[in-house]
Amino acid sequence: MTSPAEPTNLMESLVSLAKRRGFIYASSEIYGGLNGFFDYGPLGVELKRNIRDCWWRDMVHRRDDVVGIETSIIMHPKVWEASGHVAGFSDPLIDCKVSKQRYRADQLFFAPIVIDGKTVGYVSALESENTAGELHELAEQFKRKKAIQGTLSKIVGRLVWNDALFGESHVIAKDMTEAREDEIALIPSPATGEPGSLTPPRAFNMMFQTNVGAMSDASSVAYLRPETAQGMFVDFKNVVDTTRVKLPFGIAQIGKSFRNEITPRNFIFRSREFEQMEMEYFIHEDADWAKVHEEWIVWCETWLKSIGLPDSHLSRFTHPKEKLAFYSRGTVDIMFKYPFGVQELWGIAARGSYDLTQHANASGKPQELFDEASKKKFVPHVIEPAVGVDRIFLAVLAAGYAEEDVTDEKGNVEKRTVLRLSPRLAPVKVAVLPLLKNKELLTNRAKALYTKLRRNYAVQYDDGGAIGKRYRRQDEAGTPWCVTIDFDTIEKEGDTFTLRERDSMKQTRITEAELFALLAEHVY
RNA sequence: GCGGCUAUAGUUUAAUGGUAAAACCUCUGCCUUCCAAGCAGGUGUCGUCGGUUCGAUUCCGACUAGCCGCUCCA
Repeated sequence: MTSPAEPTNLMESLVSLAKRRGFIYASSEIYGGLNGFFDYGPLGVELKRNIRDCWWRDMVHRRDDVVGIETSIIMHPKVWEASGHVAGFSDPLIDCKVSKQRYRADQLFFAPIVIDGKTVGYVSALESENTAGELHELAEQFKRKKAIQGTLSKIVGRLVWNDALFGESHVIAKDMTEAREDEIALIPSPATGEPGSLTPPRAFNMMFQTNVGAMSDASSVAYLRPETAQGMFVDFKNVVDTTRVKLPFGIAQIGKSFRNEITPRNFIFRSREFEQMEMEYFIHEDADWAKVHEEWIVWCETWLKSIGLPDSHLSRFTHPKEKLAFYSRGTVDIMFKYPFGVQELWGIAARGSYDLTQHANASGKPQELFDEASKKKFVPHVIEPAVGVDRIFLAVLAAGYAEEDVTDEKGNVEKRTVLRLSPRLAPVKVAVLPLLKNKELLTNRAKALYTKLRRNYAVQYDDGGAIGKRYRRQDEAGTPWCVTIDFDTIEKEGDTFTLRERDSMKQTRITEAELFALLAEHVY
């Protein structure tokens, strides 16, 4: 009998297992490692490849309406200007030197305290539903505390600002990206209420820069792509002109992307070099985008379950309208319950025609299709499911990892570590084990089966140590089945093997033909 | 990047101002008729660089990396 036991610290166990069994190593480990970069070991590279292959087969091969491409990692710098990444893909940050708090400059608001037309100080507050109101309240407190006589100018938000309405007796709340250097010294930290502890905002563009060509001057600056999506937009016309795609259709790509994250965290969850699987699904400008959006969300959820992620760990997060980028019509994230919390796994965004329009404007090349029905040109709209391979990898490990108490016939309880990976993803599909190492009849038959199986599947042959130990070794690698060549195989009729199933540890007898049928059914 | 904690074998952990120990893993051989058996062997620059000291894995500093917060959203 088996009973699940919750590992005391799942993340530590995962990192340890990943290292021990050769799934994931720290990059450049012998030099002390490099923050935010990882290497995939022999088992890891198989698992990762299987994730990619499953996605590619289901997304591209098994659909009529999606084609694949692979675009370069370094693209023309103007791509990133048009996409908004050069200007917008940065987070200006401000530190409070006293409280050690860190704020995003665009979320921290300030306003001068103006009494009878004279600035006597500043107030600050974090962005909220009523930022201007809070600031005004703070300004009034300041006035009372300092016992200053006079008329306090009302502090209002930029959106309600209108000269005709308010005139000069009001001041506008601004965010810290607009603060002058002399103002920053006078603005109090929201943590302490005292001025003088805030640092100027420091821009932090998350794109890695490099130079193309021999000269490294300003004209040669290029970027490592922070997402693969722009490749699909930039090649949109090429794909339309050279293939027979018809709306609605998608362009898919799997590839590495790079972001100079401020804080890589949680193992491979947020790293600086990562792999994305993105698909841009182009639809008519008049199409029911919300319906297509929902269809893709369901497709993604179904796919995640098909590779073995449990329903119980998946959820949806709909981005609130007011937090969306201005071009976005709606974004839904499929969330996964990681050991460190519920985090985004797959973002499905409805991006309108923003990207194609941006590139049409920046390049001067129209990115339009012709509508036969209305005889009009239009820019297609797009639905974008974007997911990280490494995040799926981690989700699959976290969901599949289990430590069980196994009781043997004598009543002894032992711990068994098992990775319940879907047969679709398992790095090794079958392990072929001769019951004993020193009996040639067994090893010869085992080797023959191994040679036959490995033509089609990733298989391992193992004759080291006792049979039970080999079973457990395969459990940790996530191998769904072991076949053991035993004395019944060579002495009894029928040429049958023992099939040992990973999750239940049950054993049945199976013929070679049945084994291949089993694999064909589950490994697809 | 800022603050707190941390760094000893592949993994998990000991001990120590006088050049390190155990278990597991791994490898070799023997043995082994189904769930980490046994026996005999093999495998180690105490994260890096400096400083204090006769002597540093141990004390100090810097760096690097990890964990936790701020931040982030593939």
